[in-house]
Amino acid sequence: MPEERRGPVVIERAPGRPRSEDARLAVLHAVDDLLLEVGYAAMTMKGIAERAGVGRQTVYRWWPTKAHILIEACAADARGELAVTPSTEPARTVTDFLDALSRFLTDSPAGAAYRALLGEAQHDPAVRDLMAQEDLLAAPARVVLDSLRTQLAMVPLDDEMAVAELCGPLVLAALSGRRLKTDALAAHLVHAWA
Amino acid sequence: MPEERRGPVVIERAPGRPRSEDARLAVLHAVDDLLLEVGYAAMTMKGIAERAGVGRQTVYRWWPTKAHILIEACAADARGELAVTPSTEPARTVTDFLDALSRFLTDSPAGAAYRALLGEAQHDPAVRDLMAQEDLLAAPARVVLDSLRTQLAMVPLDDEMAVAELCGPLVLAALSGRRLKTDALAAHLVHAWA
Amino acid sequence: MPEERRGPVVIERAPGRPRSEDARLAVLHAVDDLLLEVGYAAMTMKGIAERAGVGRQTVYRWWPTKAHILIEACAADARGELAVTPSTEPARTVTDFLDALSRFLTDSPAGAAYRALLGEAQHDPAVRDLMAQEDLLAAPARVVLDSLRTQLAMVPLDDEMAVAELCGPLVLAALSGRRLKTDALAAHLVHAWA
Amino acid sequence: MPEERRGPVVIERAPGRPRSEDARLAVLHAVDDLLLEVGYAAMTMKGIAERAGVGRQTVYRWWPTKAHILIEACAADARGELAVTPSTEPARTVTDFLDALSRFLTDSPAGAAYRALLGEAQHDPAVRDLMAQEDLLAAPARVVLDSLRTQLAMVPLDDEMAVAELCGPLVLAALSGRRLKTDALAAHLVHAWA
DNA sequence: GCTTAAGCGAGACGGTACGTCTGGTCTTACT
DNA sequence: AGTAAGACCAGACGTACCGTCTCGCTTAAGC
Repeated sequence: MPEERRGPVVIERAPGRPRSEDARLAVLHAVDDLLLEVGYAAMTMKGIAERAGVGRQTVYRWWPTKAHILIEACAADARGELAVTPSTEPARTVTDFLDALSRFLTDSPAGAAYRALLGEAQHDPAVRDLMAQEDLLAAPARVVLDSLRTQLAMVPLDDEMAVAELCGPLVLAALSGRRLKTDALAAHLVHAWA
Repeated sequence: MPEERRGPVVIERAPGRPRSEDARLAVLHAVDDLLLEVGYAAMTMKGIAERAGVGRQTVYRWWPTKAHILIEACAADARGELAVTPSTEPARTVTDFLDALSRFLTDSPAGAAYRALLGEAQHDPAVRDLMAQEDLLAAPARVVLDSLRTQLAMVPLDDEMAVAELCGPLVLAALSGRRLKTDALAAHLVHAWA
Repeated sequence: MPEERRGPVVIERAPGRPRSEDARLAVLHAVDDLLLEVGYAAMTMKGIAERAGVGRQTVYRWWPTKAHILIEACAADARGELAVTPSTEPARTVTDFLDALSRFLTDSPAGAAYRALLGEAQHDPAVRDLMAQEDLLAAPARVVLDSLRTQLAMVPLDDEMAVAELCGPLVLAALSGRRLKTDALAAHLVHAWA
Repeated sequence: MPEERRGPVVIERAPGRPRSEDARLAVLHAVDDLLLEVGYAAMTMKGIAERAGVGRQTVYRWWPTKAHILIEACAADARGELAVTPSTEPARTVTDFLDALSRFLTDSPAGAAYRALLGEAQHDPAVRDLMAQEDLLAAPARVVLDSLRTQLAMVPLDDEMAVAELCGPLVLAALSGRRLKTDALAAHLVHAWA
């Protein structure tokens, strides 16, 4: 093949100065900070750039929207906070997950971002699509469900419905500024599905 | 003395020209229209005032925020769309309500406003309080629950939890741009609670 | 003629409640006060009405413009401050007048109002007409001129020109925020005219 | 070392995009036009920006006030219109200047702006300072005076007083909407000063 | 002594300019 | 070609004042 003339493994690389990973990280950290300090609504692209010590254009080069930055800044945190190790006791597995979910939604900065993004998604289709393809709740929820299915004789139940039943009540409560008792909720769910 | 005929009720009336109900209604209608035409995000106080043929100050005199106008513009619609007459069959009552809720959240303009407001509440405490005190979902949901309680031997269940379990799954699905099969969901709920 | 049936001198009087002189005076005093406290520019019709404890409409009923109120509020003061009693010494008469004029323009509240009105007249023809017909400087200046003419053999000199030569230098200086030595100026004028 | 070739003059240059001279000129031209079309009073910052096809912020970046724009827009015109070349005949020099001044004050757009600014200066100290430091009348007037002093044995006369005597009468007349016969005025002045 | 009519204080009305802010783009010099 | 900086146009923000209008009340004159 003529490829070998090129020499060994040439990394394809754009001409010009490469994008600065430093700038990208500075932005993500600035967003993290600002989310805590001023909240989602008061966060502006201008403010983010200034806080990060970065040009405004640079922010726009990497992310088209405030929402896109946030989703990237929070996805990792969210996955961490929602990961549960299945217990041998099905009800326990569910309770653990619901506890983690409740803390995430109510207390965690990442959860605050998630709630804000859920709101933003209601009037910005681009955010809605982004949230759908990066569904932060569904993935960890499915881990719980799979664990249950190996231990329980469960009623037929498609994943979408199950995720909604599992996460919906806590999400609605959190959005309304309330908390729920997770053990009672877990009991109901296991009872309904068994 | 004949004074006693008047009774103690003196209607207190502010001095000066009274507020114009016409102007108030014009704004509410303008908001209704704009919600359909341009959506929540693109709706501005300036645009509302212009569309209503009303001074900007007049809008601010009645409502402090876009959210406050919307909540007033939609509350009545919401109550109408979510009212269900309890059936003799408990599962049927639940399904009817879930159907209404699903249509409200997904198809109705009032529902779109509700979703937008839920988002707004996440970064504006004033809106959150307003939503909490005017809870559009809880009231109709409680009608369903009360009906169930007269027909079924239900597990102990506080209202807050019940409302969350009843509405939460559909709300989460709607916020994520999905729909659920309401009959399956109804079956699970009745099963869990009976 | 049948007119005599009406009887002698019938004061024509409009039906309804007569205008309140109290309100009128309250406005004039409010204007006086506000001119000192906040100055001409920061004085608004709304502020005047509130300060006078009077309805906004009442102000507009008596005067069409802020300028009209001011001219009425200051004309009397101005006439008083600019009145000079001719001396037997022509140069003295002129100096006395110029001193009064200088104090009026630079130190007196009425003078500040006059300067402001002179400015307003530049972009409001109504004010210009008002100022022309109520010329506050010309009348006292003419007293000085008439006195001079009886004592001196003066060059032919129409009043308009004389008033301009007499008052113009001080006015220009005052508008520019400067003062002039009035005795030197008086000497020049007497020299020029004799 | 070869550094000395560069010389010590380092042009200090702000970072970022430089201010656009195009925008600045567009504003000045818009102000010129608007002054003729709608006059000083009806000219608004908003209107200027729109007419210039320029952002509102850009206008505020260059000038803090409508008055500042106008003074810059008119200063050049004023200097041109008031420049006189001294004649060999002193009275002629004065008459020429007074003619130019009269035309400027009464007929020229720049003069209209000057009159408006003189008014504005009466209630805005910032404008007063600006007018004082950019005194449009004094500079050309001094040219006339200097010429006279070389040709005539003049009475002792400080510049401030001379400028006031020279320009004051015409200014007062113009502010009151009148004109004066400049030749008579010139005769008086020369007579007074010689 | 009732009616009529205008004036009164108060304050809401539709407009519109204010000066500030952010959004998203563009133009610099530097790396 | 990417970067920090910052100016660019556009337009919404909430406030202030404009001059007008609508309230309920008061004050006169005329019937």
